[in-house]
Amino acid sequence: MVTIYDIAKRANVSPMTVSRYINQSGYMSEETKRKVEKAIDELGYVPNLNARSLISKKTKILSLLITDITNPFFTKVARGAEDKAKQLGYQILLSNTDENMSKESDYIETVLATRVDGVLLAPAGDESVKNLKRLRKHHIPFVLIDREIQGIDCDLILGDSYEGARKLTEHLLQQGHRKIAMLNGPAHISTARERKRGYEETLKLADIRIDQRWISEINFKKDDAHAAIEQFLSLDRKDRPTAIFAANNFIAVSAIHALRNHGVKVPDEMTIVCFDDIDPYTNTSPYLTAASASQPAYDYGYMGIQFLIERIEGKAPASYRRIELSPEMHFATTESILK
Amino acid sequence: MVTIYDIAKRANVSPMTVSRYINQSGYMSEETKRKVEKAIDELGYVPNLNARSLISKKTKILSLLITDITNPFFTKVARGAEDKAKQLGYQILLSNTDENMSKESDYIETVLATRVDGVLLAPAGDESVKNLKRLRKHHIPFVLIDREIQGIDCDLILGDSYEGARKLTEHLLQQGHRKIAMLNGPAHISTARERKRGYEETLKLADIRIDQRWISEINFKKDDAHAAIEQFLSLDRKDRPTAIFAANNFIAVSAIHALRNHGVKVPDEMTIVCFDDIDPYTNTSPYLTAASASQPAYDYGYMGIQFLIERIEGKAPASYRRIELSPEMHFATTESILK
DNA sequence: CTGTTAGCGCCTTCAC
DNA sequence: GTGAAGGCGCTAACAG
Repeated sequence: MVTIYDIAKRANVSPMTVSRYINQSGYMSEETKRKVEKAIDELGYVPNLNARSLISKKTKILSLLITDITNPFFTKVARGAEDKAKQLGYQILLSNTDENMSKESDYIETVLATRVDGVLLAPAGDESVKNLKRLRKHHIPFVLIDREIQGIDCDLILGDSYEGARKLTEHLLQQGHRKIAMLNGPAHISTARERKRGYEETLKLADIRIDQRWISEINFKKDDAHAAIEQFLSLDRKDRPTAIFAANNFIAVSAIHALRNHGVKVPDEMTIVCFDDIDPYTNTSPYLTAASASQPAYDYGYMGIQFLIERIEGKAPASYRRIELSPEMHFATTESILK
Repeated sequence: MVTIYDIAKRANVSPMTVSRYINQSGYMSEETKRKVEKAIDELGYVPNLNARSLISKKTKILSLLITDITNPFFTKVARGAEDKAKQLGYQILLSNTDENMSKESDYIETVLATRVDGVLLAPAGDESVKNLKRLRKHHIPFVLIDREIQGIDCDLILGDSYEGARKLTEHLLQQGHRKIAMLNGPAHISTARERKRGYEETLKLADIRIDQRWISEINFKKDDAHAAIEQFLSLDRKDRPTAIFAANNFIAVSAIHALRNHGVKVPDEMTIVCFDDIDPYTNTSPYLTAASASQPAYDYGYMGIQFLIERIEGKAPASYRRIELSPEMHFATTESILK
C-alpha cells in the first residue's frame, strides 16, 4: 500500500509536507507542491481515512438504524439521509432492525466499535431507551425519527400521528361508516399509541361505541395482518366492520391482500384508509385506499441527517429540537371509488 | 476514550493481555480473564475497530453502490445485501449514483479512501469501466449486479433480460397487439441493450415491421417517460401503438402516470408490460400492467454479497462466476384485465 | 516554508 | 501464561 512515506521519498520531501499537501494546510512553495503532486499521481496514492480517524477521532461515517429499508417510508428516509450526508461529506452505514430489540442492541454495539460520528435512528420500541442511554454514555450524538422515546431528550423528527389518525377516521365517518376497525402497530411504539388515540377520540366525539373486537394490535411489518383480518371476517354480519384504519403502509397492503384472499373486494366491499403512502399509485385511480396520510419521508431523512451533523459539529442550538411534520392527506375521489 | 491501556492499568496486567482477552487469542489464566473482564465492564470499554483496521488492513465494511435505493428493485437488493453482510460480520455503506457517472467516480474515490474490503455495484453504464479498473488497480474486490461491463472480467449476477423481454413481447403478440412500442433505458446500459434485442427479435420472428417511432430511449429513472409518451400519443391513430413495453419499473410507472394525465386509461386503452415488479400489487388485481418480468432482487443482493465476501476472504473459485437469474413472469388474468 | 518527534489504539513478534 | 518493543498510516505540536 502506498503511504505518505512513499510519496515523501519519491518527491524528496518529508512525510509532513505530503500530509500538508493533502490537507491543504499551511503554505508551501509551488515547486514542492508540484513535486508532491507528481509523486502522488505516479504512485496512485489515496489517503487512508482510517489512519486519519485514529488521530482526529472523527470517521465522517454515520449510522442509519431503521427497521426495514424495504418499507417505502424508510426507503425514502434513507434516500434523504444519504443525499444530505453526501452533501456534507459524510457516509452512511445501513442497518435494519426488523423492529427487533436484540438486533437493535447488536447494531448499537457495532456502532460504538465503529466509532461512527452519529446515529440517525427509528427506535424499535420503548425498550430502545437502554440502547439510547448507551449511546449517550459514549457521547455518540443521535437523532430520533418517526418514533419518540419517553425519558430521552434529543433532537426529534416526528409525524403528527394523532392529527393524521383523526382525519382518516373522520373521513370514514363522513363516508357513512360506523363500524370502523383499526389494525394498529404494537403499543410499545409511540406512533401506534398516538394513532390509536386519534382514532378513539374521533369515534368518541361522534358518540360511537368502540367495539374492542375491532381493534387489533399487530406488527408494523410485512404480511402481518392476515390473522387479524380473519378475526374481523369471522364476526357476525351485524358486528363486522365496514372499514379498516390501517396504522401503516405494510399493514394496509397486507390487509388488502388478506381480504382479497378471502374474496372480499377492496375497495368495493371493504373500505381501507391508512397512514403512509401506498406507492406508486397513491394518487392514481383505481384507488385501493379511500384515504391515506402521506408522510414527507424524504424530509425525515434529510432533516434528520442535517440535525445530526449540526450536533456533531457543534453547530446545533443548545436545546434539542422537536419537529412535527404534518402528514398530507390524500382522499380518493368519489368517482374513482365507484369505478 | 477508554483504551486497552486503561483496562490494563485497572486490571494490573499488560495491554497485550487485554488485547488477547478481546480477541480470544492464546490461553490465559481464569483469574486474569476475570480481572480483565471486570475492568472492561467497569470502564465500559469498547474496542476501536479503526485502530484494528490499521493493522489488519481489513475494515469489515463493504460498499453498496447502486443507482437509487428508492427503485424497488434496488431496495430489495439492499435488503438482501445487508442481511447477508450482517450474517457474515460485515457492514454496508450505502451510495446512490443516480445513473450518473461523475457521482459514481466520486464514490469510487471515497471507497478507496475508506479502505472498504469490497464493493457490490450496479454500474451506471458502460463508461463505468474506468471506475472498475480503478478498483482493480487498488486490488479492491468487487461484484457486479444487474449490469454487465464489456472488458471487465469479474463475478457477475445478472437477470436474463433477453429472455424476459422476449416473453413480455410475445405475450403482447398473443393478446393481439401488433403496434407495440418500447420505452427503453439508455443504450450504454447492458440490460437496456438486451431487452431491446429481445423485443426486436420477437417482433422480427413474427414478421412485424418495427416502426422506429415506437422505440424511445430514456433513462431508467423516475418520471422520465412523459415526453416519450406524448410523442407516442401525437402519432396518427393508425400509427399509434396499442401497447407499450416498459424496460423497467420506473419507466412503467412514469408511463402510466403520463398516460393518465393525457386521459388515456390504463389498462383499458393502453396495455403496458414491464420488466421488474410494480409493488405492492404486482400479483393483485386490478392489474395495471398486463404482464411483468419479476426479478429476484433480494437474491441479487444476498448472493452478490456472498460472492464478494468469498472473494475477499479467498474462498472463491479462481475463475469468476456469472450467474443469470431468470425473471419470473406474471400475467394478468383475462378477468382482471376486463374488470 | 519545511522537518522532527511523538502518539492516536491496537496487534505482531519475540522474549521471558 | 504474560510482557516489551515496535509499527500500522497519519497528523499535532513544535522547531528551525
